[in-house]
Amino acid sequence: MPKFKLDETDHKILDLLIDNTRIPFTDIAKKLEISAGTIHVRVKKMEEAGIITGSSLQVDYKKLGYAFIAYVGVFIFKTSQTQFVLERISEIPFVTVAHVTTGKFNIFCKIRARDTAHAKDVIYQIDDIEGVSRTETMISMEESINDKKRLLHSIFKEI
Amino acid sequence: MPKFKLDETDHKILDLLIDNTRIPFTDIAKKLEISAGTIHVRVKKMEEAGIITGSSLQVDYKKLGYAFIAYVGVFIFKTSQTQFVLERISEIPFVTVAHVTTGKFNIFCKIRARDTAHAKDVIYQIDDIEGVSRTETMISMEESINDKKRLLHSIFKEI
DNA sequence: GGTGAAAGCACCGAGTT
DNA sequence: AACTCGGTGCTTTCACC
Repeated sequence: MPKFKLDETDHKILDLLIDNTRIPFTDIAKKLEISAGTIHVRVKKMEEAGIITGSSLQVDYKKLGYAFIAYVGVFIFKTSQTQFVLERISEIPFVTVAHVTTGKFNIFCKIRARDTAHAKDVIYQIDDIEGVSRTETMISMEESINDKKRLLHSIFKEI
Repeated sequence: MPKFKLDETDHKILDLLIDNTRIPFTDIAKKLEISAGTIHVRVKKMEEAGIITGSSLQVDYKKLGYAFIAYVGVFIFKTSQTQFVLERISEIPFVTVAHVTTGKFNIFCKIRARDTAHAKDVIYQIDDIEGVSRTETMISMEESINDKKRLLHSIFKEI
């Protein structure tokens, strides 16, 4: 893997864009005291290198009536069925992420739902998949940080 | 909580913006066959209503050398210490999310690291927090979907 | 790799229906 | 609510350093 080399200026650009993709390049240019054209070229390069893969809107799902978050650990009868089950789980609406994991569970996923009744429906769909022996649910009662900016800072301190 | 009412047009706008925040409003306008000014007004309203809370850049952390993802379940001696431990965990670099949960664990978090050695450092920092009795780590070996667009579609089908 | 200017667009508020 | 329109400001390219 040919690692793309980012310099201090790229770090600063990413830092400004990471939690506000709509900040004008002219504003970034003023802050970094370089020209807007340069910002444009550098961002484009980072996109081409695959460092920047896209942008996404942050939506408040609570406001849409979807305040419920849970993590579901999935046990599978035979590990050879893992891939099959992973694909089925990934197709279920309201499952937002799924991982094959080492440790307690074979598969581990996150769900977002309206309420407990709705979550139950989703979990039952997981339980119903062929090859799943049982599931274990952890309901999120409080979410703390979820800060991309901080992660990026930690990474930039190291590289 | 006064729920904000989104109509079909708002759905379509969010659908286009959710995975491309830099799409010009004029492009959205063309696709939906309404004026760009209207797109502008509607987006602003959704921002004011707190439905849209911001935007973020998607960065490929693998390309930056941070390919390791694990989930860590945390056991705490006394549940009264939960809040304290949650705050300490949230301060640790490379912990990306933390939840207070029901079920097996008291706290549940996600970490992003360079490799296993680096992850070990992070997990030891969690273990060292006063009040933590032990942790259980699940290493992600494969991540499947993580698709905001799909979640949004599922929600729009219901509301 | 950076600049600065110019052309082309997009944004966004005001006024209108 | 939605439209049009115009001033302002942003993006993007390019010749030049």
